[in-house]
Amino acid sequence: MGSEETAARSVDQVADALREDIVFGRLRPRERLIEDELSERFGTSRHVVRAAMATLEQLGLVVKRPNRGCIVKDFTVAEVTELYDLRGVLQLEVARRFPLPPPPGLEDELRELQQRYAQAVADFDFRRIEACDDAFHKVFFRHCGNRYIVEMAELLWQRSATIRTFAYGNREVLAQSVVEHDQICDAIGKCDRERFVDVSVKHLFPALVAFKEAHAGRWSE
Amino acid sequence: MGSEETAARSVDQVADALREDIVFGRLRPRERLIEDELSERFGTSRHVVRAAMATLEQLGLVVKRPNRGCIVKDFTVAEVTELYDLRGVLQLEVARRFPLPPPPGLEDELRELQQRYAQAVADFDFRRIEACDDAFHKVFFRHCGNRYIVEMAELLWQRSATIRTFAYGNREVLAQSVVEHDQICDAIGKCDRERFVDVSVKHLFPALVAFKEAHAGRWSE
DNA sequence: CCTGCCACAATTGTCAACAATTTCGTCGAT
DNA sequence: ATCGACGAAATTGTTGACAATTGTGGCAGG
Repeated sequence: MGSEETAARSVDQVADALREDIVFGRLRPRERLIEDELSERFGTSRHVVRAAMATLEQLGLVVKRPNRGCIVKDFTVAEVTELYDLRGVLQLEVARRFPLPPPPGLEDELRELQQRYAQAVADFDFRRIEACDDAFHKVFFRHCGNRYIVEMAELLWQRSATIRTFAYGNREVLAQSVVEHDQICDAIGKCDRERFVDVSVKHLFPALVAFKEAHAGRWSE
Repeated sequence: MGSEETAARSVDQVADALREDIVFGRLRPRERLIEDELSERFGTSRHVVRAAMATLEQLGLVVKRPNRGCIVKDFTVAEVTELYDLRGVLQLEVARRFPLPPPPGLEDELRELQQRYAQAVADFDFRRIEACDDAFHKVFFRHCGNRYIVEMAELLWQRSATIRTFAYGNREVLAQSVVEHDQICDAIGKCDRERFVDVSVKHLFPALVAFKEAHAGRWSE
């Protein structure tokens, strides 16, 4: 299966590899994570796998049931809706607190990230799309002036990683997100707070819509 | 040292005991948590202590430095201010979403909790004060209709546990908090959303003020 | 043929020992 | 006397093995 990293040693490396496997769909929702298998795959002991799973549980990517092991988190539509509801609340705060005009050089940095994002979308390269999107949004989180809001926003960003892939898989939605990133950059350039807040909050929800559509006809929720 | 529980077995029990020790000040900020000592104290192996510390780190009660062990989290004034800033944001959401009129029986439940809280304050019994305060506030969290807001509000509630003790230690502040709980109950009884929101958000901050006063003349922040 | 019980397999939870790292005291040189 | 290097003690990180729990298939009884 997927990525046979030569010999990851630390807990964080294992956790990160598993995080990638989950985010990019190599591990599917409800799939079991068996400690023995993983410890063999990563060439480490079960203990580090255990610790890594604790980390992933905190990130909300897996669910641990006592004495029954771990499975990849499978979101219901209700959960995702509530998750994005909260993300909206936080994004509103983040956007309201972003410094306008932005610190020197920040706008250029954003534009460059935006350009790389657009290129990644054009190439339809999931990994780069995810990386650029990640970097772009974390810029805003990190300038909100409150470390706990930063932490929460980044945590929820992680938790919604598997949901965003429903957007990454659709070229139309992706194209629209590039447009929205542009609009966000423009609003910053013009110091238009109102527009910036509006666009950056609304920018969250296409991914939610894509998820809901993908789950439209499911029996068991 | 404090509570010598006979034989705590699970990780959660150890984590909870340590949580209590930290919240009630038996373990002071910056104090080291040494795995060997704790494993001996709890009569368990170092692994469960390790896992418990991971839990506590997630709750934000301890800080783990690689290869250098754990210390009890020592908040700076800036951190506490930001923490309460975010708690304010969330409490606003929680209060806005609380169902008014409340579900049948809930008002009575709150009144009873409130009464027990008042009694605990009158007895100046820290443990009961903390327990009642905890139960009272979690009622609101759990009725906001969004499980992620619940989770985050409870997480921040835990994180601010050591800060609240600065309020618990002051009889005037405590008396005021009883009054505020009453006002909250009244606002609910009258279905006065505006007042309910206002009081329940403002209710957070006396603890912050108490903390700031206690740290007023400190050299190293 | 279906239902409940029992033994076996798969998997997680726990423990004690070993290796690697950091911390702290001591000694010697300047 | 102060500073830096060295070495021992303290502490964390990692490993393999064992115990406890849960899931599963077969078998007897209705």
